[in-house]
Amino acid sequence: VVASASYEARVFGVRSAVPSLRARRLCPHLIVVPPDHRAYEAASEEVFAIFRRFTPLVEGLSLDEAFLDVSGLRLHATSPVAVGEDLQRTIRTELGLPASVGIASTKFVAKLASEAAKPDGLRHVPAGRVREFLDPLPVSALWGVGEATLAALARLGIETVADLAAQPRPALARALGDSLADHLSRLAVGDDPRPVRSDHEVKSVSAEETYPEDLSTLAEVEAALRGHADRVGARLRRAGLAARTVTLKVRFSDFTTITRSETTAGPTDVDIEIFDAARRLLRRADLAGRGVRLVGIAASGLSEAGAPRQLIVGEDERWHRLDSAVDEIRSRFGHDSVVPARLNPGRPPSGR
DNA sequence: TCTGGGGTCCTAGGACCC
DNA sequence: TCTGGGGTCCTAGGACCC
Repeated sequence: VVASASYEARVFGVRSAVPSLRARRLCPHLIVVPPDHRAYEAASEEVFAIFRRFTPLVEGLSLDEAFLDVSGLRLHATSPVAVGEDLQRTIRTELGLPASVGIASTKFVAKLASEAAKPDGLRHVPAGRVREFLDPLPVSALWGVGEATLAALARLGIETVADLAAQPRPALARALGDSLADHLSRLAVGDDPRPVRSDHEVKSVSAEETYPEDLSTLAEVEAALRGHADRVGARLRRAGLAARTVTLKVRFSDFTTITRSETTAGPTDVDIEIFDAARRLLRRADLAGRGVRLVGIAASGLSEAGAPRQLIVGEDERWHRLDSAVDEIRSRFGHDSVVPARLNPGRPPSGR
């Protein structure tokens, strides 16, 4: 599916999440470029480094978006707009990248302002003009209103943010539940008390893959899981984290998706332990001969790997040392320089 | 038109504890 | 034989975001 579309392609209806077949039908002369995540990450780091030159209060939202709390700069800068322009100019001259800037007194209005500023613009919504800015927007513009919520709101005849602001609370709560109703009716009038948080912690690490052909045997599924367990384990170790909970995700050919999870006393960052947990969960999942389109592994319940950990009976420290050695070899000779026996096509799939 | 991969947050039920 | 109230943790699923 399309991860991102240029403005030229968007004219044809090609945008994020559109399946590539459909995208080519919509725009036969479409130019498709495979993603290059390393390049994006490298660029992201440079942009974020510039952000932090402006303020330490940077809350990353994704690779290419962040909230900056610049209220502390008030004494030094002539205006919020001047800060935004300076930021935009710095990114352009130092990195050659365009950036859109939204300025407001709350996070979600700033986010919407930056949407309105795209591409490569700047939009300031002063505190006194927030309602004026929000009212005509479609409710789908609000952060947190997706397909399901949009449909529920449409049933109440709510289309714009102004409609939402005018809606009596009880009816909204019946349709959406107390929590979401409360949240959205606050946003509708520009009320968003959430501060910019720079202390973000990673909550989970996962790896999954959708296969072009359904996996049909247990051996195939296990081989896929071995690869995922390796990736999750390596990323945990790189981040210095260990996980207490392992979650298996299976999507069948009819797109139904199940998850099974297991929580243990001792956090782990060991590939083989993550793999063994996933295998136990797989046994519980009961594939019943159904074709498997996707499998994935997620690790959560994270803590610092150096933290005191419960010793498990039968635990073998050598696996941990093995993983560290493999990490080291791969960092020098590439990922494919060492593979688990069961992923080596030249060998029978009996090894671990 | 069949629908990626990496995440976060919420809900609801059940087990368990005091 | 019927059974409180408060709390935490775990599990499964789903909505949503980029």
